[in-house]
Amino acid sequence: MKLSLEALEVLDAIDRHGSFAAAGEALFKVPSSISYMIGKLEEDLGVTLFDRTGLKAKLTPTGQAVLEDGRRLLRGAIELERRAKKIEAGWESELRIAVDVILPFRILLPYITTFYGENSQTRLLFSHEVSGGPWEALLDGRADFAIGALDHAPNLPGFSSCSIGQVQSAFAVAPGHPLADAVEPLDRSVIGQYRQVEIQDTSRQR
Amino acid sequence: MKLSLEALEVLDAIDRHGSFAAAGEALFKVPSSISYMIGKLEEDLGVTLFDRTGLKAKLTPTGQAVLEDGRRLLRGAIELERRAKKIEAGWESELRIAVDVILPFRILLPYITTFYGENSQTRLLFSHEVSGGPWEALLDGRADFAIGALDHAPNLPGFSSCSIGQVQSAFAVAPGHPLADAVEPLDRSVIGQYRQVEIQDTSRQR
DNA sequence: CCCACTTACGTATCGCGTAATCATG
DNA sequence: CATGATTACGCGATACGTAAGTGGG
Repeated sequence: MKLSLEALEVLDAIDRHGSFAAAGEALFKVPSSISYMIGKLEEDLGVTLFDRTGLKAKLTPTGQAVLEDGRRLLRGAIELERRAKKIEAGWESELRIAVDVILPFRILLPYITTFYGENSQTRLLFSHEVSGGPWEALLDGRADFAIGALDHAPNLPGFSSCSIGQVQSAFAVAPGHPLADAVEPLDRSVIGQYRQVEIQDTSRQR
Repeated sequence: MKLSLEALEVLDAIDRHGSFAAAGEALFKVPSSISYMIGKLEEDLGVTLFDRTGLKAKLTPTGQAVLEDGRRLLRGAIELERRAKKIEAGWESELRIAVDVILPFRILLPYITTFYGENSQTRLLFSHEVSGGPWEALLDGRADFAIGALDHAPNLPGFSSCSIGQVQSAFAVAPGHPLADAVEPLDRSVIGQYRQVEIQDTSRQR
């Protein structure tokens, strides 16, 4: 294994703070140390991560990909630590629940009240997700539990799901939109010919 | 980040070879080095990974969990390296395809022949999966492509899917089985009262 | 009493800091 | 010339090897 999590943390910090120098400051390291780590990482992987022409170093496409994969690895590493301590302690000290924004959150309030009434040991942490978010949260280990995950459940080992109801959606376009005159029922391929915008929670990509 | 991939590799080797000593031999390390690494890992994580009472050290439940999560991380790390080099080179040198065993493989043979006829650069690597395997393979990054993934697709960013057909299944029990006399249609909860055995490809767990 | 793990200790490597150098805008 | 990255070099922590110690079956 020629890859270290520390190097990936450095890479992450560089991207987040915009420069080697700023990353060094954030990590309480001197610039040369950052330069050294990245140089070693590039050597180990046998690829070029930064384009050094210019005042600030800029990520290459390869660097971008390594950064993204690396962040996933780092999240997994943090998750491992968390689970290890959890098992050692023998109980869940917190339960992380991913909720699809399609569900009005107030629906959950009475259940939350009941839960805390019966169990004050475990803290509930809610995250709000859209689209594939709930499943992604489960699979990434960011959540222990999901409510309102749309689509059928992938039959993955370690997960189970059940239906809690149906959601009605209305497909709407402006009167002037070409689809307003299209023959119904609308096929997915027909809709796909026009621009679609998906609202995503951007908190995870800053 | 108090966690190193090297330590996880050591842990993996110990489990695979059965002892600290054997793992050391496999990694070309002396036993004390192995002992040191594990001790440091336990200290870093703040947990106990091995039960030292007895001749050979035995994994604790926590150790077992760290091992499993760690193997996932290691696979991710290898995956990162692979993708980095791939992007650097600028092309896919191989395409890894996960195929559900429910599909007779010979169905794919003509397509494979056609593919190689048009493209001799890219090598096809097939893995055979069952149940949730194809999706797991995609999500773990072990496969670039899946054929015959059952269940509806989780709506995950970065993946898309389409239906290629339907599979008919017949639910069958022995004449003497209690379910043979149950009133139909059988509900999932009724079936769940009896023992079920799922055939899994065990190659990944040795 | 053998085998497996641990501990003690010396050593070499590696990561980091200091400081000087280079490059860019 | 100011800002940011690299290089040279020395120091110290850390991982590993040698060898002795501990303990279970």
